[in-house]
Amino acid sequence: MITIKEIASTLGVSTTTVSNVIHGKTKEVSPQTVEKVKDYLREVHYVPNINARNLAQNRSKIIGVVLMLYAYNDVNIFKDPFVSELIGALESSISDAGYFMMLYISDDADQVINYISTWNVDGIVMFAINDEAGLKVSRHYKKPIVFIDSYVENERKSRNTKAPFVNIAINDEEAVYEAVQYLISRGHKKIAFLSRNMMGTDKLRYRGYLRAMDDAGFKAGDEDAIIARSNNYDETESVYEKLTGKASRYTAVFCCSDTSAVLLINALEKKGIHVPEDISIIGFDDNAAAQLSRPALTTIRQDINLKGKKAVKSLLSMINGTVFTSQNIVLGTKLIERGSVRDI
Amino acid sequence: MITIKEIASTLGVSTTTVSNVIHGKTKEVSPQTVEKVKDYLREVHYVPNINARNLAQNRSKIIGVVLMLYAYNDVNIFKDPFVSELIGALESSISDAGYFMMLYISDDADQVINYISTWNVDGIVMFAINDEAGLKVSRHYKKPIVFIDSYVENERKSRNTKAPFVNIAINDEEAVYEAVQYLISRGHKKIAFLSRNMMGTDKLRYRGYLRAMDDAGFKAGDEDAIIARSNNYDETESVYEKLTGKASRYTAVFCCSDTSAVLLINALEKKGIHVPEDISIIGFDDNAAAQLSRPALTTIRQDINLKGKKAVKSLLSMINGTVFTSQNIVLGTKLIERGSVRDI
DNA sequence: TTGTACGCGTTATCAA
DNA sequence: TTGATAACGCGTACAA
Repeated sequence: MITIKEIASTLGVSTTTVSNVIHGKTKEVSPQTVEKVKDYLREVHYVPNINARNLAQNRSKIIGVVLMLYAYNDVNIFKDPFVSELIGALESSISDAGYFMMLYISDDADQVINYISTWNVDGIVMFAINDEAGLKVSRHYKKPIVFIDSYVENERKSRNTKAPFVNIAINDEEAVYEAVQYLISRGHKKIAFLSRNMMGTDKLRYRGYLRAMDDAGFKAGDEDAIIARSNNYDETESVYEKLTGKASRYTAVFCCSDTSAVLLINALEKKGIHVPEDISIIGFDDNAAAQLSRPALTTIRQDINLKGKKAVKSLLSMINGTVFTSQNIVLGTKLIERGSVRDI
Repeated sequence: MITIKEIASTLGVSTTTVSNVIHGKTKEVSPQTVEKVKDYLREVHYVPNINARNLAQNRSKIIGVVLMLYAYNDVNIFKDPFVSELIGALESSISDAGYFMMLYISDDADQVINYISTWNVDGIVMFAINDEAGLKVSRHYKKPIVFIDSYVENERKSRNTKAPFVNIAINDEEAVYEAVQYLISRGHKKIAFLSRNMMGTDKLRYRGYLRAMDDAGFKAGDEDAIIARSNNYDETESVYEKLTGKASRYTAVFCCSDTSAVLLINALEKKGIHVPEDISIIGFDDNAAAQLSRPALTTIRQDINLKGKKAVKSLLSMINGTVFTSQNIVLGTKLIERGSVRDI
């Protein structure tokens, strides 16, 4: 790797001059030297050493994308289409802005804090399902943070946090409220709620479900109604098989993700229970599987790409000094009617 | 951020001593000082500045994961389950080894070379569908490279390359040969080949298809037989719709991915053409969609997780100085019989 | 056993 | 308009 110092000496100028040319501070340098240096830089394919630059400027040009997931143990989380698509959106926004994306996955707040400070990361995007962990990180990090789908309560945030932050989310509770209302309007009364756990977004969505059922005067399933407690994609099939028994006591099931909806449909079909003839299903996300499922899924669409783009945009404006009072950005959702719900 | 220098001065020792303790070179330090320093390090939560460390040691602890994809323009490549799962496998192997993963996506070899040298990345894993681009990078990079599914021909590689490298792949040609033979053994004679393009693995797979058809004395589709030329996941549906016409002239279709198989099945079903009654379909990968598809997909299973793990393992042993003569590692595949193929 | 001093590549300050 | 020179934080050869 060729260095500024080498260039300076072979060109008979100082490192300062070379550096100035590199950074376009050309009004402080004579046109001839500018040309001379520029030509030579191109000739030798000069590439700055970013470590040295970061050291001198006390920054990193790295945006850390941190995934802190509940019970992340040996599961390939990228099998989750939601996570994958989000990462993809983040990557493109980050590199478009001239930053670099470093991915870090851990469910241990201390490890995350460690990572952040070693690399002197300029900002982080955190996808943290566990509020406590997210809070702990934000207490120890003085630079900008964007949370995605992390429902740390507002007061606690502002009280305990050193850094500016924003939280990007969708109107989870309201979206589910409307979805359940939709089912009710179609004549359903016995409606189940299917989630993978009761943390983060799922908790909020459960509230929406509860409220809709309450408002209609129907009996809601309790927190243990239908939960597919499995983070292992390889054993999901058996998990869902067991759920079919519970599910068939209802006329409709709201599912917290399209993935779980499709898994449930498949398990049901294997037992001869047909969707939507015997039971109606509604999903969440509107990912590729929703369109390809048979029947095609009626589901709630959220714009994952937008989520990622907004996250990076907010982060960058914080990095660039636009002061933020900590805020929540709430994105909309939309019910997409397809073929998995029928009137009864 | 607290520095070694500060620690040294408040403790009344030299930076060397602190550094030695940090690196466990304790036999050169008295037990008391070791304890004193260790305690203090813990107390102040010392975290090394990795930029400074890298600068001093001329390394980075970064493994670059580089995605160079044919016609990558504004497409969220993470929607491809193959890519996502691979990234996930790479991430966990990399962080297990104490390295950090930096993701870089570009189809421009010069940009990639630039990226690699600015960050002084210790090694790269390249998923490059375009041979030329991969070659160009390897010519300019003197550190270890692992290619995944990049079928740069061997001779050219060893002649033009400065760095040690390994290529990790599966027996694409053979796998498809067997799959087509399987279709033939089930009575099929008019068999089509469906791919997204004719680059990289698809090219090899096409060879396997051709050979199997030739050996059986059947007429193969030409290179333009059935190709779903679309990298945009949002317009795929219409692309596949157009393909149904071609496809229905065959009794079986070999598809280069489960994703394309499922898309095709859906498009066919919409036109009232049933799988496997009217036409048999065979996929590739055995991802989640294969099991959930109806009918469940008969497909060729490859172990993506293993691919990722082997890639990182090879890379690390190169980084750690185990000298490699450039080599190919070929992983096996397995035909999984499900319900999308019938006898005729 | 401990400490001094220099180098890593870059940027920034200040003087010439 | 240009150029020394210090500083960033760490590792290490060498000296004490």
